[in-house]
Amino acid sequence: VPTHPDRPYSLRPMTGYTSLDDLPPTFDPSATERTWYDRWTADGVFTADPDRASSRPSFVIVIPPPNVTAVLHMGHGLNNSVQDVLVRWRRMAGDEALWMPGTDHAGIATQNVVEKLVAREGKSRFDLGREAFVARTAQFVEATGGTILQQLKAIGASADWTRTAYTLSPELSRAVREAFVRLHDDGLVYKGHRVIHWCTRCGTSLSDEEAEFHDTKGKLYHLRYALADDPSRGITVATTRPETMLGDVAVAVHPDDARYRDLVGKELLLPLANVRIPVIADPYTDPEFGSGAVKITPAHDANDFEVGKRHKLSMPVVIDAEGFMREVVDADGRIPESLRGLDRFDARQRVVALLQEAGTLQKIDAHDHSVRHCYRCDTVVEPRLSDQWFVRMQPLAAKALGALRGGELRILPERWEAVYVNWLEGIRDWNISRQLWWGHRIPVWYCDACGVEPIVSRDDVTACPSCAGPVRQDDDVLDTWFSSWLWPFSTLGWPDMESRDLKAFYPTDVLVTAPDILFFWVARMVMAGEWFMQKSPFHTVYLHGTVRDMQHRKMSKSLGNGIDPIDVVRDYGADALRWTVIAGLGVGVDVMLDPDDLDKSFAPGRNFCTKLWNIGRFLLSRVGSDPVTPLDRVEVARLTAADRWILDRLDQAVADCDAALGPARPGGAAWEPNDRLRGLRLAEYAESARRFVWNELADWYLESVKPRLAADGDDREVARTVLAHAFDAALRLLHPIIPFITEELWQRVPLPRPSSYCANAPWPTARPGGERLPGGDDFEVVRAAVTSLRQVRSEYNVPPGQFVESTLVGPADRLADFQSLATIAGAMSRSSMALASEAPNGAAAQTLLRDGFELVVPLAGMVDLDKERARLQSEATQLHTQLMALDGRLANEKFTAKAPAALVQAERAKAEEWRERHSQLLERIARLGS
RNA sequence: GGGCGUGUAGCUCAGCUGGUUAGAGCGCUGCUUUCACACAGCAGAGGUCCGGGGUUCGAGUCCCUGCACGCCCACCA
Repeated sequence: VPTHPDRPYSLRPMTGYTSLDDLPPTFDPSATERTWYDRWTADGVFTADPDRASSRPSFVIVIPPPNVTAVLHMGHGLNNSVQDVLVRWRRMAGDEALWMPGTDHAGIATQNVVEKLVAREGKSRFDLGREAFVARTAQFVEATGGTILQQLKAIGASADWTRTAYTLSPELSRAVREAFVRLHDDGLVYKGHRVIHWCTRCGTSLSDEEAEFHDTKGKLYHLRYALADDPSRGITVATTRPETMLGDVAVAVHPDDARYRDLVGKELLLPLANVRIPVIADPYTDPEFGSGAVKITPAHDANDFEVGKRHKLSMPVVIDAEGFMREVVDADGRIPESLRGLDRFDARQRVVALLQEAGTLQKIDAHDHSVRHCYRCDTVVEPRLSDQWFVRMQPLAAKALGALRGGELRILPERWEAVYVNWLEGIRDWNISRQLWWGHRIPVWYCDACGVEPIVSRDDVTACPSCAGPVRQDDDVLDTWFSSWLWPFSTLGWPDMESRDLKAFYPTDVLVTAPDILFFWVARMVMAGEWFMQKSPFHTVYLHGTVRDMQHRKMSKSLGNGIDPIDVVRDYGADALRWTVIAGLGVGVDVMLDPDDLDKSFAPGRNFCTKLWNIGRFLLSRVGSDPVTPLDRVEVARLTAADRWILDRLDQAVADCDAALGPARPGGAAWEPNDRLRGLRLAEYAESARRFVWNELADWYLESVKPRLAADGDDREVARTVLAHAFDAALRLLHPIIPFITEELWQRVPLPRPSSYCANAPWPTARPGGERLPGGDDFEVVRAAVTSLRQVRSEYNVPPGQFVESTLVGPADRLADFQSLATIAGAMSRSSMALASEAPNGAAAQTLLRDGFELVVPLAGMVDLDKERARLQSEATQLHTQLMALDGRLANEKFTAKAPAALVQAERAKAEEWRERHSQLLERIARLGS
């Protein structure tokens, strides 16, 4: 039997031992998972070598770096299981596989955690001072950080830990500075003065993406501002935030709005503040909304800011950085004494009360709108006028769009491509400065003495290049995502273009993540990759679903509906966890798990692992520990029909798994349209492998082979070979999903081993040529016979212990081929199965099988003729109906003319087969009558 | 307001360019503790493929429409 020529076996000494007693009835993950993981890592199985990548393809995945303070949750469990499946698959398939692990310093998130710790000591970060606080944070990260990486090991993640990266490491910090300086040189980094999103709790600005919308039931307050010189006239404006009225500098109406035309240019008296503000005309105003007049507060609303700029209005700031009413800039005594120092929401109540007293408040409507909240602490975001660093995004976005449109990049599931395009087309500049302490400090220095342009530098600046005077560095740090977007190449050594890793492993291959960071991270990585490396950082983005509970709610700490993957690993094993999420993972579909019933949630994984274990336990005990003859040394002629059948099924399973998983990469620089949507169907791959090992190998082949294994002789050796070969291949197919149990079993298969571990054994390949072994189909007759005999037994309630006689009736010239098959079928159905070319006389249950075979079960004294007649009649009727429909179709000239010839051919053959079968059924019914 | 998606077995979902008698897991019913496995085996029940229209020789699959859900984006005063 030819095996794949590229995969010669090298004989290695067997270390396995096998008897049923050696292996307990259920797999004990805790006893073995840790051992195998340690051995894999100790032997460098996960360590990639850039030199080897010159002689074979590389396959690289960079981990979405979890926050350094994170602990593993099911989302990580799912995300990393997917990545590990892909990396293990490609490693076995012969690629130089690298899974780059690491963590993110997570600016705001980590700073918040440490601030809370400090707060417990009754202090704020300002009490400690910047240097001490940063040191404290670094120390905290040092002591507690990276827990999640240890937890990833517990679920079997085959990352290359020798390369573990960290966004705040010196190496990656260097990359961050390089990127900032280069973008500045390219004219894409600039300092802007505008209204940005401000979190009053975190004390920092936020990007658009970090200020999340939440639908809120709010109120719309209608205020009447009277004309300064004629209080009998006025304009009504509507606002959801009355406290900002103190910062109003104008009221805007639409230029074409006839209602207000005569008021434009006149002045209104702003209540409470008692300042005069003009009525202006600006097309920003929507005449249809509210009264058609809008109050303009340039310092506290991004749109109003634009209006203010157009009309050169002043921009008084009346709310401070902590969210309290305070005159910050240009307010000139606008804030009444009674409001000063109030929290913005308390001030809202007070302002409303004051306006009501003043008769200015006309009405309050309920109003549903979306309000931005800080994505880290959920505080309502305050629009705030300030100076921030921005990245001009349009040129970068154009490149990222080009990568997708040119086919260099694909996103699965495909529908996310539209979302990606939509965002990039409407891109806005990215605010990258944060008023935090934990992060990469902005590499910009100022000289207060001579006032030269800000100095942007890769290296620390200690003296002014112009006047040699002292300089001070910008106080702000960069957005966390400004380091993350460099991750696919900063982790490989960039900006050192001669780095071996960078040369060998960039671009990477697949990026695996959830859709919620498509904008935060994925799209920006594409931009950075295209801009700095002139190549998309990966060719495939695989977006998987979210882990949810039974009410479809996202699992979260606050809802208390989470599942701790470590609990699952402890109770059921990492393999059960991995199998459950992978086998249940439709592309882009959410995974539902019940946090209140882990037994049920993880039953698919647990059950399958136990089943596989028992298949292995039994199979290995029967095969024994003596070395098995490799399959390529067995003559084809010695293979039985069952052997041929299972080897064909194995080829099919390998082909199915390959089709579900691949292609691993595009054929050229871009995806071919035909390949673009293919591959990464992990659930389908899992199902193909499961079906082979459980429903084909265990349920049928293993059952059929029991008698052969019990007898001594040459045929026993053939059966051992086929069993060992099929099981070995099955274990390899399954290994990427369930690495531990497959390794444990694979080590005991008494075949010559091509590698130390299943983890780096070659991926199975179908026998070359793709042709099927002759005679493999004969076993299908056995399957049909056994199934039908079991049906008869079940239908007639034949006790399990009762032996049944049966006859397999078939074409005379084929009976010889079925001698041993009939024995097998009998053994599998607790019956004797005689062979005959004519059905014996007498009452019997009869079932038509396939290929002209028929099963006859006399069941002396038990057969109910009426029942049998009804059974056959019902089958005949059903068949007849279908046959009529099929004949109708074949008689339709349009069908025969338009349908593909192969289909018409197949349908004709099917019709003939059905017609034959139908007439046979009628014949049997007639014979029953006699 | 703009864009996208979903609706198939009791539940969660497959069904890839329209073409066998629409599948899987879990759950359910009956039988079996038979010498690998009851986390199992065997047999079985269960589907108007959301409703309506259309295109086609042929529709779960394509188009239109209605209903019901969901997601993303947005300068919702």
